[in-house]
Amino acid sequence: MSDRVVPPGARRRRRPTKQGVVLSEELIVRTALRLVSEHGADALTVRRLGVALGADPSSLYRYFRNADDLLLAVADELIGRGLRDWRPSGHWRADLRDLGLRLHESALAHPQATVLSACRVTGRAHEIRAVEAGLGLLRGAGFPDAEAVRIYHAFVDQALGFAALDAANAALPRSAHEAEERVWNTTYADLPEETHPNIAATVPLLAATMRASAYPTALNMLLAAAEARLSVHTRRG
Amino acid sequence: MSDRVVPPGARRRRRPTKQGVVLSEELIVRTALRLVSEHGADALTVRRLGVALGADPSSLYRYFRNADDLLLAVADELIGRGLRDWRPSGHWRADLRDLGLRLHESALAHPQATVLSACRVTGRAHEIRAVEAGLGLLRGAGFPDAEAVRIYHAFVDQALGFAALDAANAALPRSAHEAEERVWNTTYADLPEETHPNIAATVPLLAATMRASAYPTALNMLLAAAEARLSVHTRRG
DNA sequence: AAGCTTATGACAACACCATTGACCTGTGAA
DNA sequence: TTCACAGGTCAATGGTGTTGTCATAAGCTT
Repeated sequence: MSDRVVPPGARRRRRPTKQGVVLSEELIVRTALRLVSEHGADALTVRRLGVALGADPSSLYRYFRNADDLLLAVADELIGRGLRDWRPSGHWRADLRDLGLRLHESALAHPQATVLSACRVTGRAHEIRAVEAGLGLLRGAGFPDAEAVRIYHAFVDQALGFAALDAANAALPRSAHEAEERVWNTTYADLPEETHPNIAATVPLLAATMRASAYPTALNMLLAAAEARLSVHTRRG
Repeated sequence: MSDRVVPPGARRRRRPTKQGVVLSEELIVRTALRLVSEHGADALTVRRLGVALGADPSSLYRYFRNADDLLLAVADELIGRGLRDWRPSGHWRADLRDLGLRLHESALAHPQATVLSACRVTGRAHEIRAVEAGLGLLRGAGFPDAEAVRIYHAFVDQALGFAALDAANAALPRSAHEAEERVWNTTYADLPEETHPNIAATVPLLAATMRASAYPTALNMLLAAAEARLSVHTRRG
């Protein structure tokens, strides 16, 4: 039943639930975000969200077409939060770095939503703002259009890719994390030096490094490579 | 019941199912991969896999601890296929580039499976081989251990991140792709130069570039940055 | 060849999930 | 004051992963 959903503006009657809560799209999204960040990834189900709101689960279908629709609304809210107070300083490399880290960070704050939505091109306001800003930084720095576009593409997809990867990791249940820890501390740690010399030589470093996100490293390397290319262009032009 | 699973080597009695199929870890993984690539990511459920195999769903728990364990096996199989005929040539940068492109490509060959598994540390044979190979290339090139590990981490997560992103994109239904095309050709193309000068100036380039994967570009930039750092170390050492 | 053990497949049940058709009730405009 | 209907609720459906229990045939021993 898709016509159960009333468009946001057209809603008029604010009838409270049995438990006295007045529902709204905004309240539902906020509660969903709270649920995820307080009780982990698995907590976001229609039923639990209903309980958290003090409403019957099926009430949510008056506001969202289905669970995926709800998740997209949550994701959209996230993009907004990530961009909220980003302001360019005038140094393209630092600004691009800041932009990437912010997007990555706000995605990671709510992994469950990011996992399901990182790959979609929305064409919505926040996304457009990010594209314009990123391109502006690169063209302003002196990159020719074609190269600015290529580098921007690599930049933004790298940010999204790492966000998806790290978010998926953060969204795993505790048991999966413990299992992963065990894999590093036993499976990899026990490999003999004869057959796996490189792993054996670096296993403590490996276990420690792999725990955190590699995004800052990868981002710095991408920006370093970009700067190196830029100097070629500016010498030429 | 975790002791239902018999380790791969110790399996002796090959009793056929009611429908005459002789199960094996390998057959199950292959069937799962086929199921996913033929009918999409949602088709991979224990029950459907049972039907596809001609066995009771619960039989699978003799081979895998749970559904997640099975998924990890599928992921490792993908890594194995990507690695299958990779041979190092002795030039670390070219070899690492080749390794990255192969992993990315084999992941994209089964987008739905990649979406589900790209983010996981499997600790299985193929993954271990890839880690050993990648680390070996970097250490052999002259990077100090700590830096080799850091760069390897960035390298492999970049490959996985792009794989996840591009796979998610490839897995979208045709309608979603057409919608995306429309976003570039209308939403972005119609933005006025006054408010969005950078998008307006590059829209044809944008639309063309965004269609393909940015992974080769990003990979090249990462390797260029790595090489630049290496020259610092070798000058010092 | 017969018998025994036990690995392994099958069955049935459980708890949880998203979703929806039908019903009921209070809101808010007339 | 009325009363249409938006919106909350109930109950049911068919899906999911998972496990306790049982049955049986594979492959060892004799």
